[in-house]
Amino acid sequence: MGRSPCCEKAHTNKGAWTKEEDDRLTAYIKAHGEGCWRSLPKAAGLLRCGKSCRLRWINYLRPDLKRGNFSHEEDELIIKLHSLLGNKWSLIAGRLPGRTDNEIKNYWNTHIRRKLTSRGIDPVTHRAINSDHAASNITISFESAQRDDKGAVFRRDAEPAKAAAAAAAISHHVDHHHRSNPQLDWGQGKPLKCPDLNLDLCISPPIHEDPMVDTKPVVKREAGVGVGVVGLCFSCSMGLPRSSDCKCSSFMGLRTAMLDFRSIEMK
DNA sequence: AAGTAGGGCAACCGCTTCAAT
DNA sequence: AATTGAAGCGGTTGCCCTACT
Repeated sequence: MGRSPCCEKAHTNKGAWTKEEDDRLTAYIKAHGEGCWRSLPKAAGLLRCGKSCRLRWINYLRPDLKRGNFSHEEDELIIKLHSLLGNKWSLIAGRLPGRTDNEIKNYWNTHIRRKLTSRGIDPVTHRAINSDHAASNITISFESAQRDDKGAVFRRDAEPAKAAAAAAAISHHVDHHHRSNPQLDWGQGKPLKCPDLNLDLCISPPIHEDPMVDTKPVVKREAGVGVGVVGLCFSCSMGLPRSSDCKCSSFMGLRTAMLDFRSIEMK
C-alpha cells in the first residue's frame, strides 16, 4: 500500500544549515537537477529530510534568487497582487522573479503590513480603516502620477456602474480560483465582487488573443520561480503606467498585465 | 558598557492536494 | 476504490542582530 517511507526522521539534522550542507546540496542539484526530494538527501549525503532540502534550496540556495531590498515597484506589485489573491504567497512570488514565497510572506508581515496600516489601509481587506460604511466606494489607486511617499491614493469612484462592470469581470476570472479558496472571500462568505476595489483594470475576455502575450500554459508552480510576463516591457509587466518607449499593445499591455489570470494557475 | 525590546528572517510544523501503489 | 506518502503551501516559531535605554 502506498509509497515507501520518505526519510528516516530519527537520523535527520534540524535547525540552521551549515556551509558544508549548503555546498553539498548545491553541488548535488547542479549535477542532477531539482526533483525527487525524497531520495535527494541520501544521494547527496545529507542528514536532512527531503522537505528541508527543498526549502533550503528554494528559499536560499537557488542561483536565480535576487536577495536584497525590495524595490518600490515590487512593493506596490505585492500589495496589488495581495489585494487580489490574498495570502497566496506562491502565486504572488510567481509574479516576482527572483523572489520566494517565504521571502514575500516575511516581507509582507514585517514591512508592508505596517506600511499599509500607517496609510490607514486594512492589510487584510485592503479597505480603508475607519471607513464607516461598507458601501462607500473608497478605492486604492496605484497611479504613479499621484503616487508619493504616502503611498496609495484614495478616491471615491465617480462611476459606480463602470466599477461594477470591472468588478464583475474580475469576479469572472477569479471565480474558479475563488471557489477552492474560501480565504479569497476575505471573510465575507460571499462570492468576490470587489465592490470597492478599483485597480484601474482592463480585463478582456479569456478568448482574446494577443501576439505579444504568450498564451501557452505557464509552467505550473515552479516554486517561486518567476513566470515572467512574456512579451511585455518592464513597466507593463510590473503593472506600472506605460513608459514613453512602451510598444506593448493596448490589451493587457497596460497596467494590468499581471492580472492576466490565464497565467495565474492554481493547483 | 550592559541589559532589554523589537524587528527581520530562516526554518519548522501542520495541513491540503495529488499521485503512486 | 482505498490507502499511503510526497510535494507544496501557508502559518508560526525561535534565533540573531540592532537600536534604544
